[in-house]
Amino acid sequence: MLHQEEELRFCKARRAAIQMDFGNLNPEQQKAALATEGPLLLLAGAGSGKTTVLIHRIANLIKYGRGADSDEVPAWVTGEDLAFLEDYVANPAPEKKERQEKLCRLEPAAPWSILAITFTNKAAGELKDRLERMLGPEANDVWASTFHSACVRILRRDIDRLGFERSFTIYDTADSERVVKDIVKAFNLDEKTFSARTVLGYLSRAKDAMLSGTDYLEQCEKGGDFRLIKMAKIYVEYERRLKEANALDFDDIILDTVRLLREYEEVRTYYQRKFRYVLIDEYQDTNNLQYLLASTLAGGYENICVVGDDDQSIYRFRGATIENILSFEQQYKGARVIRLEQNYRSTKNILEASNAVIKNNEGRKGKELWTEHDQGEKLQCYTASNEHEEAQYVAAQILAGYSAHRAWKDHAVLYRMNAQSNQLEQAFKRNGIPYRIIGGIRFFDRAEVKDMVAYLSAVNNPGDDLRLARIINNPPRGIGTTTIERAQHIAHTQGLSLWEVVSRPRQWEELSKAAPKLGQFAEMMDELRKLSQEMPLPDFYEELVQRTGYAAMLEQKNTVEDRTRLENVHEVLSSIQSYLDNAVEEPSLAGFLDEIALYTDLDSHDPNEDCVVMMTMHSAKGLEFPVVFVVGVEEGIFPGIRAIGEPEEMEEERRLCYVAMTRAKEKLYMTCASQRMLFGRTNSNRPSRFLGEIPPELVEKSGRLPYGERGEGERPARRTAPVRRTFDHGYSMGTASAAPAAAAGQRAPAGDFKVGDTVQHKAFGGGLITKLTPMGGDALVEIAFDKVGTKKLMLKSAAQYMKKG
DNA sequence: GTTCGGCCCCTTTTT
DNA sequence: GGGGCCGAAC
Repeated sequence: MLHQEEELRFCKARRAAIQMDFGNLNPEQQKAALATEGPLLLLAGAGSGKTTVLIHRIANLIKYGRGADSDEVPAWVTGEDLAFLEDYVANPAPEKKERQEKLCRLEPAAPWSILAITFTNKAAGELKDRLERMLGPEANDVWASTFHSACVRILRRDIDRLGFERSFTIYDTADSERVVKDIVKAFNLDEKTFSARTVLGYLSRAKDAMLSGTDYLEQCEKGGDFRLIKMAKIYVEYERRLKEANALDFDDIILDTVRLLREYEEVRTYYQRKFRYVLIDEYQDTNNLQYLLASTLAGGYENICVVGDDDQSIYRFRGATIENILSFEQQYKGARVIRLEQNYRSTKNILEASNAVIKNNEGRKGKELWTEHDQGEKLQCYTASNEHEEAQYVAAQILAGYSAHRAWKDHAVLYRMNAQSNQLEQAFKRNGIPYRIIGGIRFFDRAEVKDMVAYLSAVNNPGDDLRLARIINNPPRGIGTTTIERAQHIAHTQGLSLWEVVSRPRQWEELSKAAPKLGQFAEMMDELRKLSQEMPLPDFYEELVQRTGYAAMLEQKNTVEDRTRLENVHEVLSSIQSYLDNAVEEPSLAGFLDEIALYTDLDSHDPNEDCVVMMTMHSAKGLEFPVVFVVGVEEGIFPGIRAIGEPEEMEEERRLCYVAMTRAKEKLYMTCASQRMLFGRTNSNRPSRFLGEIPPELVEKSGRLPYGERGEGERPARRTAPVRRTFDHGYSMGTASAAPAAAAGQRAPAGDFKVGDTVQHKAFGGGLITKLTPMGGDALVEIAFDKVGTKKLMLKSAAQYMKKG
């Protein structure tokens, strides 16, 4: 036994000794790795080494438990131990390590008692890999996963309590949309006011508020809003159908887990005891449900560590609330807060530029990243005349980089929306640049792959009406829409699943004509189900491809597309194989289906493959590249048209810009085009306000018409200029409220045009103003020109080239 | 029942 | 520019 004074010394030495294991971390990072007990808010700026901290923190938990964060001294510690440890701190040596570790250990955490939630499966995988390298195979027992996969794991164990079968199916967004569309049709509602996306948005919000269909209906009926009541009725029916199909959508996965934990004490207690330490990454992107889930799971020990950066919150549109991170300290009184503000990723110029942009946001906790890195190169801002040229510029810069010393994979191109990738792709193809697109149409979104997955789902879960309907006549088996509709009708009215009807067609008059064909189909499915029990998954899959006649159908058609489709169908086998190779638990068909349901394209990205990577700015979160191109930095695109005039949306766009810029380590390009064809329409966009927010001294401008210069000039004969290249590029006008009048001062007033005016435009000739939408300090005019058709122009810039009459 | 062509719509970001 | 949906033709 030690005296009190000795105990204090022991704890101090213990902490110091443990800390020495983390000597490669900076002091703040060390604090974060060692503050194991109680609630902790870790505000980690972009590139501040957050993942490294998380890994070391987990390593610390497993190795030393709460040794670094406790004033408890085990009774067996002797004075000699104390002396040893103090000596170790002063003179560490390898041969002392073993005893040091033994002395510093205080209830080390079992790997399975640590829950680490990350944003993507890929991040979870990386976490595991790095842990494994550090700690060996036991690291595999750490629960490192996304919210969704963790919840699925929990639900597979106990969802039967909520009245679902454990073999439940996961519906992806497309599936959910299908269900909603069917309901809207069945209810005879207008498909525009009740578009699947809109409806699902409402359902999602209702679920986030933990409202069931009936709860929501009740609430809407009180409000008396006709449209909302319909919405709630759709929800009730949607809920019913998914239950019937034994299916859960993405929101349900979280919601039902929260329900399960709340309603069943044994389940709750089980997990609360199990998870001694809970870590949540990307906390700024969690929604209310995820917050509830996290705090419930951590409710036992309250050792909850959340990591996030309010400036990088970019998922508001899907219910993420920055409030979670802003109010963490209120939720958990006595929570510790640690800020990581040193950036290890980017050059000074990149960092200063990013800081300057994000500073324009109001609702932030406020922080300024700094770095010890050099100033680095200036940002390159290029203005192209159109999206074509923009893409060519990017390609040329990459080629130049490659022939200098860079690898292809050092370059990333980031855009606001997937639709922008097309031109870039073509430019890369033309120039022989290897590239890879992340996102967009995922492998598992391809029709033929979905078909195969639908077969597998239908085999796995006979109640899955949606998937069954998809494949029942695919390949064609002479089971037409009339038959299917009849069967669905019977199923609905009698409370049966579609399968139950289809497999016993003779019970119903209406189906007698189709009965033989249905019978054949049902027989095939029964056989497949039997085979799925008996055969290894890969063999079974091949059998399925053959027996369903799907392969035969494609082989027979044998067009170029069908060959690709067939390849894709076979390619599913590789996914199955890689699932088997990596499966943590006993592999099964159900397990495979889970994995692909929660799989994103990003997860498949192999950072070692030497390719230029293209993706949306959203997908780029958490990644870094030596050279980054942010393209399409134009008003109306980035920030998107929907954000203009909406302060909150605008702040989110700005955060997205911050995220995009801070991906770059060495070199950052930002490009815009004065004209852009998007969705089959040509628009003229001014350079984004975000460009205007970057201090000019950090930037090198280039391009045919560098932004910030006047296009008209005194020399009309810039040879490259097409007639229409006469639009305004005074980007100061981009700033929403302040500048428009000033910038427009020196030119024709934009004032007195209105809808119905006929105008004469220098380039486009005569036309009629059909629409005028105020926008920022400017307005979007739609003019139906006599000769060149309807065009959308920004009024301020158009005004100088046209007059009334 | 199936297939094909045209029309119409829509265009943010994702687990 | 592209995908989904509908109606018409085979």
